[in-house]
Amino acid sequence: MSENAQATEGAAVAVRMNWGPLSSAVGTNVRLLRNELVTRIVEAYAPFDLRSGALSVMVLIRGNPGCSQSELAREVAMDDSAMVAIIDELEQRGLARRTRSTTDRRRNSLSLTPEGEALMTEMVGCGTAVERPIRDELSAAELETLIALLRRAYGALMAAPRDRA
Amino acid sequence: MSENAQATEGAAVAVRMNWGPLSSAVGTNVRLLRNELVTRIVEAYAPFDLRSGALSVMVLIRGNPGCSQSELAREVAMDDSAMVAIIDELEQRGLARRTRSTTDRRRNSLSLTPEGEALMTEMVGCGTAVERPIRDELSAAELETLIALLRRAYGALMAAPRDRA
DNA sequence: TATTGTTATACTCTATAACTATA
DNA sequence: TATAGTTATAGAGTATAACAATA
Repeated sequence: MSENAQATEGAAVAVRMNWGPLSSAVGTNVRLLRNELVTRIVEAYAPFDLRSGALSVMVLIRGNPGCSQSELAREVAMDDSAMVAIIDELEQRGLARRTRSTTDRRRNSLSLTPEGEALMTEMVGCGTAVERPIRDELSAAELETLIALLRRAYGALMAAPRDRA
Repeated sequence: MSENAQATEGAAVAVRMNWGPLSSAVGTNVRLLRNELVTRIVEAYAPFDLRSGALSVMVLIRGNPGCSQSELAREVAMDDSAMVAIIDELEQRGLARRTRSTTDRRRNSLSLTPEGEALMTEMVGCGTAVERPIRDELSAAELETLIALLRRAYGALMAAPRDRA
């Protein structure tokens, strides 16, 4: 069940280097995992030909009907100006719509088209497939624990003031 | 100890949006936490005026004496060409040295200078301070669990083949 | 006066290709 | 033939500033 499972698939994964004092840092371990995930996610989403944040945005529009571009930008921690390009793309592809809000005419009230909903569902499936090895490795309880701890860590960070000088 | 701690520090953190099917995805939660961590890390490291990967590289050189640039690049998942700029900077700042390997004259055998070791230690301290809110929120056992689960998830991903077509 | 959306711009990161010197 | 290091270059992502419309 163990015996060098890495070597079975082409180039053996090199033995990890020594990360010294960073080996038990949250940031290091989160970053390594995130980097490997995005590499695979980018690969999995390549056929859809959408830029990186597009799926998150579609999911958020779907889950928060009528939300604005600023709200989306805040949630995914990107600039308003960067969000414009993503919404442009989604709109041009017929996946989302901008509707002027009647109560606040500055806002674009965003929604998904049926095509957008369908594509979103398909892409979410691809994303889940990428995480498959993780879900195979961890028990259901462990996976739940991991998610819960990640959320608490994130919450703790967000609740803490950002300056320290 | 609770009672709306967010509101104390300027702009209250908005209520999180609904992430729908992505709310329990590993990738989403890892990404949100990682993004907030890097924002704060970049801020904390700004006074040192080194590019983003420099600390990781210093720590790895320190923990793996005589390692090569390629080995470092593989470990942090960046291109060899990108590593050149980092090592250039560290060398010009007197924080690291390149020494031609005698056994394989293609390799640069890397090492930290005493100045590099000192700066590394100082920066590691700053990085730890950034994670402080997390370590305050989680018990020692929970922190240990989080790190262990992140490592297992990463290991599972690395052991899995990357193509799937 | 502040906020939403927008454009333009610059800057950083990353990715690719080509080259050299070694192996 | 393959690998380590290097350079140059192009692309994507991100950040900043300015602006118009609206609150």
